[in-house]
Amino acid sequence: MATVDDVAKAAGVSISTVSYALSGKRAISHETRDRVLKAAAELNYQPRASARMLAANRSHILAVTAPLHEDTDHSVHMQFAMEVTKEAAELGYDTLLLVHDDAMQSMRRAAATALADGVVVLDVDADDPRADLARALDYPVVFIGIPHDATDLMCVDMDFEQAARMAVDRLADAGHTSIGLISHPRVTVERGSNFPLRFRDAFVARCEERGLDHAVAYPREHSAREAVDNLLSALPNMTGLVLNTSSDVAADASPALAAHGLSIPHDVSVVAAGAAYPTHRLPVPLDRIPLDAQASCTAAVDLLVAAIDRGEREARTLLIPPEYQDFGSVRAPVDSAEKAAQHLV
Amino acid sequence: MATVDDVAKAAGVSISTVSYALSGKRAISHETRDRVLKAAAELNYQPRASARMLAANRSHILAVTAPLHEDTDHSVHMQFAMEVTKEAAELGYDTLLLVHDDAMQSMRRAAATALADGVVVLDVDADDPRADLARALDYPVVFIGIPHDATDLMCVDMDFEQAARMAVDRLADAGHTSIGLISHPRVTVERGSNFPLRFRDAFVARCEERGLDHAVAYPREHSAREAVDNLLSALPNMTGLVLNTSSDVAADASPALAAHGLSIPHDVSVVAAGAAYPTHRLPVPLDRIPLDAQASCTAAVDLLVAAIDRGEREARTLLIPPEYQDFGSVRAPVDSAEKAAQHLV
DNA sequence: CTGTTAGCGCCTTCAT
DNA sequence: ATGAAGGCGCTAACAG
Repeated sequence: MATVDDVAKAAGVSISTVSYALSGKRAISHETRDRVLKAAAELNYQPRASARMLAANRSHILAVTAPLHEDTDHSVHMQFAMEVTKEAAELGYDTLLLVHDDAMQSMRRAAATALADGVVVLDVDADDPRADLARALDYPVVFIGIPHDATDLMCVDMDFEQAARMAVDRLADAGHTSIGLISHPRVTVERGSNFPLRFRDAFVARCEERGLDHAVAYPREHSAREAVDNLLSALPNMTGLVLNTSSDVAADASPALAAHGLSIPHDVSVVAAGAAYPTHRLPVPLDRIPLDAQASCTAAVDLLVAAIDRGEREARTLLIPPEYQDFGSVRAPVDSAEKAAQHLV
Repeated sequence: MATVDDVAKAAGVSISTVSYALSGKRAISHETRDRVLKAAAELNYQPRASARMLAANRSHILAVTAPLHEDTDHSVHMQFAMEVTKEAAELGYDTLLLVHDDAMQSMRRAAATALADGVVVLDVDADDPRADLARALDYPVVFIGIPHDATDLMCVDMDFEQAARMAVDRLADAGHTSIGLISHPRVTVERGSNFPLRFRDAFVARCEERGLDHAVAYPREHSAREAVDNLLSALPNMTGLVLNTSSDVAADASPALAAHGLSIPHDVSVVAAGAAYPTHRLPVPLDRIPLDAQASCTAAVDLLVAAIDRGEREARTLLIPPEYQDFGSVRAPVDSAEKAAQHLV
């Protein structure tokens, strides 16, 4: 374990020269700088993290709090945690996972002990207690997801409202007038998980704006069957279906419709919105408005690091605009096609 | 940000008394100890992590390296990362996620900078370069999974060989003589990912020991269709099926068999082995030999922390014994039942 | 049982 | 452009 002193001796300079040569925080002549770098490389010198933290009062560590509910979708969680870690690494930060039962406690501790320089909050509920904690802490925190009261907070998320409108509009523009939504499981929505609510409410609002028949169903047990049954009994003429749900339920939508003798896109047009999973390799590919973990996480970490490194702490909410991917699962409804044909005749 | 000095003054003692009162590393009279604790609580004192690390030469941080391949199953990954984090928290350690492209580099760095006190290695390949690195590092490392050459390493894993034998035996004992295995995708197996190989080879060996017809198929695109097709053309009389595969493929097994007019368990008996996901809530529940992330991770972290805290660094491989869960998907084959009936007559 | 003190290794201001 | 030196906050000998 080489230290600055070792490098200084080997290079024949003082330790401050070593420090500056490596950090580049002040001008050093090329000669000495090269000498220092060579010595450091030869000794395989790596500054001790703890000493650096203590002296610089900065840990170069970000904490990620991701509380785990029974209904948590691990694969989506992991995607976000990974993307945060990747972008953090890009900017010279390591990432600490805080997944204890007690998210508040561990977040408070990370701040109080200066273990982490900032916190990324995942899986945000509408009424998330971590929002108040963040306000109380005077410490850099960024939310991926938007709590109901986002005052004084830095938040980043996909624009789920816009995604919902986009999905509804796509179906409505194709001529559909009766549209169902398969949302997330009831427990998830009732817990107040923020984006299912935002999506659902925007879906309903848009349908009403455009005068469409609509209904919402909540899947159970990772299956779409019951949700499809419910939608079809509420909307016997349903020809449009929006999925804002998990991977397994989305994959089950086609079989569930088939059980009613309905096929995609012939009888029912489908859009998967806010989908963190691919939909183009399903037996029946589905149009998709992706939930781009990378976009959200990159923006969030950039914001957080700006707050840490440059003190840019102004509150703000950053909405990532959704994007529509066409895989052929939306068509004009058969009825209107027939009507159109009759018109022509 | 209160410091030891603040607490010492408030309690009217010296800083070492504060330190010892809080760490409990030497005897302190009840009176003074209470005084110190009260002062600390009032000032909301939390020792600065960096200072503690530097002085004690211990970070109380574990690193987790989890390289991410395209075929990585995120949800399983996350389960392991979580379980490691939980057990680490239990023992007073935080967990750093190392998911950069360059697993070697970041593992080396965590050790060289003393950022982490030890490393947990996930997603181990048979020929994993991190094995050599671990041997070279003289630093506590534990593998969850078993590389081909485990010399001088600490490894923990479920006993996949035993699980394979258990699955085969269950089917064979029920009277099945023609058994298929759906393994992991070909890329995963060819990369040398350790447990699919261990499972597959043990499956084949056991089938041969018991004189059973057998075949292995590798699923593609998260679907079981092609794999089932292949198995049935290799084994037209297949009545037993072992699944050592991902959640989505396992869920697709029943529909895929149905496409051939086969049902579970009437025509085909099925065992899902090494399954990190539940199988009893599938439309057709499946017998299961669970892959218990918690068991492996708890054992691994305990081992690692023993190595760090008590210097117990002897190499060893810990195999977690599998356990069979019966959900009714294994029955005697129809043929042999008929034959048995004829016998009786 | 308690206090004093010497580092842990690095960063950074001040001096040159 | 470089050196010298004072902390950062805590732990753990070493002394009583």
